[in-house]
Amino acid sequence: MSASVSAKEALLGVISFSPQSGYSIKAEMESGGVSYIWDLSFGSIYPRLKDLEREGLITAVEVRDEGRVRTVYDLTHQGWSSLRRWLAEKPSYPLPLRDELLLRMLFWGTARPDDRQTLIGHLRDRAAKTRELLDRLRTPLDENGATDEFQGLIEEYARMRLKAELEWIDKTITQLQGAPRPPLRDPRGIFPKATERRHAAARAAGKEAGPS
Amino acid sequence: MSASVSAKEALLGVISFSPQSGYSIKAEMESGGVSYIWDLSFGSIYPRLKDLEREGLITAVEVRDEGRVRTVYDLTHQGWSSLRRWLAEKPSYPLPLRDELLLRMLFWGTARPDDRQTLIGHLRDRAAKTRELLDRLRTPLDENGATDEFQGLIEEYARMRLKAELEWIDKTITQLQGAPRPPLRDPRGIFPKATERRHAAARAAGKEAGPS
DNA sequence: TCGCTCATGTAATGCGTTACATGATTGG
DNA sequence: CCAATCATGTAACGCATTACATGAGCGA
Repeated sequence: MSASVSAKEALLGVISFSPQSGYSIKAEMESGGVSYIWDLSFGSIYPRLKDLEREGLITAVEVRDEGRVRTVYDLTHQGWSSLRRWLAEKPSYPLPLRDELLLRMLFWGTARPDDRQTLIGHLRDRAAKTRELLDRLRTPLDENGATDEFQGLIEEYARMRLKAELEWIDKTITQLQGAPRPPLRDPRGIFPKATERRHAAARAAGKEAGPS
Repeated sequence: MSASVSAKEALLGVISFSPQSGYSIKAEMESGGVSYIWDLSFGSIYPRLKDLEREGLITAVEVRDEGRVRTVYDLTHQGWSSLRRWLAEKPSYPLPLRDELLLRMLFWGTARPDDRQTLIGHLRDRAAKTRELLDRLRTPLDENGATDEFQGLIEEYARMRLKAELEWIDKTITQLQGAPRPPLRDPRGIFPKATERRHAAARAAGKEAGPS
């Protein structure tokens, strides 16, 4: 139902800010406002730009700028309408928490029940990186960076999200430093069973290896 | 540096909860606790399970359960250790806001400056889906669902995130219903320039088409 | 018996990353 | 002059999705 994003839309969008080369698009993806929301590697940027040019959505101009030569792309009329149409399309709902740390945490109780320290380490690393991002958000690297009303709202969202995450991490670490707590709900006893299954698998493997 | 997730880890994790078939794994991915964090289609589940079996990380047992035949997988000792090792690996930091709605919003000012209503529609749709999720989180579909300490912490995180998102959407819609605001920062005047570029492209295209 | 859910699978396809290759320019 | 940055590109590869195919039980 709802449409997804291919690299092309992101490229059109970034170029809509100002005419740009593939190289500078990559820079924006790494440190500009887009960097919080999307990313692309050179391996997709350059071929996709060629595609967009062939499709007539952007035009290329070779620019000799202080010795250096860059290929600067700008939107054509078709490019602008294409971007406009895409913006109107219903965005697809994202996996709300797609996150490797949370995925690991989800399985922690079955596979690493007693090792709470490693998880605390993961959480601390996460908090450090998140704090970095928050700082960057407060004092953007790029003093030429522009922010319109919409981007301002997004920045507000980002600040809120990141701060909330830090608070949650704090509370979580505090709890993890305390004593392990029993399951909140376990009608079928799967958690004790998991422990048992793990032990059984270990015994079976030990037996198979045979007594040395 | 930090390792990423392939389907295999997620599969090992889900099986760690209890021995399962490919079909029931898919069900968990769609409505269980994992559904907030990860997803997989049949197209990856079945082939990956075969791989894991060949690698000796899981074992398959044909189960005749009330007429129906299912292939139930469980972790081997090697599967458990493999899962254990993966949990210890440092998770990679995710794009903090990877989100199609936010990506569109980022470009709104350059390409759809005056159409605030469509964006409000996007935001309302988002809020509706998010409210659904929040409800599901409060009253899980699966009455047999189990929640251990770690999963409880994740649920807390999810609740916090979703509630915060709803609040932000409310505030944002309110602001968008008001008058447009000028850019917060625009040292190089890129936003007025973008409007001008868009108009110029339209004029050029009109001219090219020729006067009718 | 007809359609739905359960259940498993495969082939084509899409899409993006990684790794590699190349070369000009600039600053120390 | 040498290393880093600017700048553009391509080929191989990984990995997951989509679409398709198949078949057995179940409930009306």
